[in-house]
Parts: sequence; structure tokens; C-alpha cells
Amino acid sequence: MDSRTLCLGTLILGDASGYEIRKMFEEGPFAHFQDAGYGSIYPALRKLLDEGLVAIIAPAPEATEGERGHPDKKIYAITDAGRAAFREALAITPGRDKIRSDACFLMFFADWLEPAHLARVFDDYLAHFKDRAAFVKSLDPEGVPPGRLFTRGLGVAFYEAIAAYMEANRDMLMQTRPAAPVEPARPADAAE
Amino acid sequence: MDSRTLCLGTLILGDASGYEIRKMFEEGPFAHFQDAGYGSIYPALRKLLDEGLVAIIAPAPEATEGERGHPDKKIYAITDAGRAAFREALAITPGRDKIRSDACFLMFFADWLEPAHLARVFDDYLAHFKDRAAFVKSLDPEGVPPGRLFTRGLGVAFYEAIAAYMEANRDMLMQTRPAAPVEPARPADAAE
DNA sequence: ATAACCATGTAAATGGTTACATGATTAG
DNA sequence: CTAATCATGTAACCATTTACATGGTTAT
Repeated sequence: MDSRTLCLGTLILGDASGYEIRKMFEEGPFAHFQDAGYGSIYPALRKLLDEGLVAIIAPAPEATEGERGHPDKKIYAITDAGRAAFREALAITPGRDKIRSDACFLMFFADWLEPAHLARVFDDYLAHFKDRAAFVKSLDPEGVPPGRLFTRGLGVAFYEAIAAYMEANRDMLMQTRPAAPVEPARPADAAE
Repeated sequence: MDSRTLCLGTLILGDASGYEIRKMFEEGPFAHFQDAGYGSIYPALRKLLDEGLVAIIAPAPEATEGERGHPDKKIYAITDAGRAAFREALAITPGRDKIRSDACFLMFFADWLEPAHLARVFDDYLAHFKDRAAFVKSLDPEGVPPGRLFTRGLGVAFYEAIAAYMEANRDMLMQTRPAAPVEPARPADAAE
């Protein structure tokens, strides 16, 4: 999915600045399945603006009275043309997920790493998934449409499954005992 | 992780041609956390060759007698210098996983999709995870070192958790009933 | 024979990351 | 007053993807 469509998607959720769009990818609702940095967001917004798919409604309506906030902040809003383009972009058949996990690559080659390094990589990775699971679970489901709830739940299922597996198999990876992975007794087993 | 290190990693597992390396990313042991196409593998191998980190041991030792196979097939092997470079490359602190899932993005915006399209996207995605889980589970664990077993198990845990969640929440996404995601009773809940 | 698969590679285009450059605001 | 965070943007670099170009082998 190109950055332009990604930006349109964030603006469907509400008007936002480039900075705020960035945060949605870093720690917001898209964090577990998409990413985008400033270097792709700002050029994308510029293009969308040129094409009339978004508009600047700046310097933020509320800012005119009282508190002024950041003067050069630009709030973007999606236009009708933008909504049409977005709907069209969603009509594609999605390709396979693209994943690049350097941490998994390192753990795959556990026997090539110094034990202390391996432990650090492992613990950081596990802590991250636990944090993310807790964060997504802390979000209020009130009034959120099914698609977004579904995706949240998918993220939690994914984070928690990884965390549970990692905790159950830490010793194996650290070479302290078993020769085969311990299954953390999943109910899914019954379904197969 | 750059393509060169990725190629070195595959060659640690055994001598291989560019075509075979590609397959390891497409459906082999790296499939769930790394990816690389011909367009990045062949140039990477060329560079590694120039740097002396890999060598061509072609046209495959066994090919000299009897069956000849494909004449221009080149089998690459990692060199001692390559192993040293690989070990050094693994000493990094890995960055966050990079994930780009267009399918999740589409499902997030379920209410913007035609129901038939949504169902197709959903079913394809689910089928893929079930296939992958079955495939990884079918692999023989005999003699495989802990790091690789651990990563396999992680892949299975991840594939199965997603498949189980999706099956439990299909109706929710398709708007046919509940307003909140159904939890497929995970044992992980007890641990928190 | 014909399709599917094995096999290698390049070139152009695309797209993303990183580093740079700047400056205001807010909380301690 | 100082650090963290908010805020925008560009340019150079890097990497990957896609399309092209070619041809041998194996199974039906």
C-alpha cells in the first residue's frame, strides 16, 4: 500500500497534521501492520494536496480563539475526491504481507550469537510484544466500528500468542534444556 | 537486514543457487519473517562474490558424473571470510519489525469495502495462515538446532493464533452480529 | 508438444530511509 | 533555563520491485 493511500486512511479517521499521522503509524491503530516515517508522509501529503484529495483547514479552527498552539501546524482533511480515490484504492486484491524481522533472523541463528547478546535481543523483543498487547487492550472499544475492533483484536491475539510462546520456550532457546519446542497448550490444537 | 546478510544466512544452512535461496524466502525456513526476490538476491550474490564472502563451487560437484542437470546453474558456498562477516552482522541490536499488511489495512476499513470483496480478502488471508501453519508443522524437527526450532515454533504460534482469532470473529467482521470481538479463550489470559 | 518449472540475470522506475535543517512550545 | 516534545520539510542515498530478456529441463 503506497504512502498516499495510507495517509488518506488516517484522514478518514479524522483531520490531522503530518506529525499526528506519523504517530498513528508509530503507536496508534495502524502500528501493528503498517509503517511510515516523515520522509514518506510529508511528500505524500504534498502530492495529495496537489491532486485535490486532501485540503488544509489550517491553522486549526479552534486555534483562532484563545490558545494558539504551534503556528505552522497544518491540519489536513480528506476531500470528497479523496474519499472516492480511497474507496477505489481499497478495491485491490491485497498481496502477501511483507515482514522484515531482524530480531527473528538473529534468534534463528541463536548458535551464532553470544549468549548475553541473544538474551538481550530476546528480552527486548518479548517486552515489546507485552507492551503492545497491553496498550491495544487498554483502548476503549466504545463506538468503534467492527473492522477496527477486528483488527485490534487480531493485533492482541498476535502479540499475546508470540509473548506466550516466547515465555514458554525461553529456556529452550537459551539452550538450557529441551530439544523440541514446548507447546503452550493452545485451544486451537483441539480444532485440528 | 540487508540482502547480502540474508544471503549469507541461507548459505550457512547449506550450499545453494540463487534460485534455491529465493525459495528459502518464499516458502522455506525464513518465509515468515524475511523476504527477498531475484532482483535483490542476484545483485547481492555478485557483490558477495566480489568481496570474497562467497564462492561458486559449480557446476555442482555431483553434476560432473552421470546426470548433468541445468548447465548454467551456479552453486554458491560461504567462505571463512563470509562466516566472519556474518557473525559480525549478527552483533547488531535489531530494530523494530517492519510489517506491511495490505490485507489488515483493508479489513480495518471493512465498512468501506463491498461485502463480497471483504469476504474474499478475509478468506484468502485465513487460508494462507492455515496453510503456513500446516506446512511448518509438517517439517521434521530431527537434528535441527534450538534457534531454528524456536523460530519455527514462533511461526506456528503466530499463524495459529491469527487463524483461531479470525475463525472466531468472522461473523463480527462480516457485521452479522456481535459488537465486540469474541475472545477464542486463550490460556494466555490466565497468565495475566 | 506443451505447460510448468528451473535457472540467471539486468535496467529502469519506484519508493523509502536517513540525515540534515530549522524553530516553537511545554513541562520540570 | 533546559530538555523533551511538537512541528515541518528537503535532498541524497539506498534498496527493492517490476518488467524484460533468455533459455534449458521435466512431467503429462
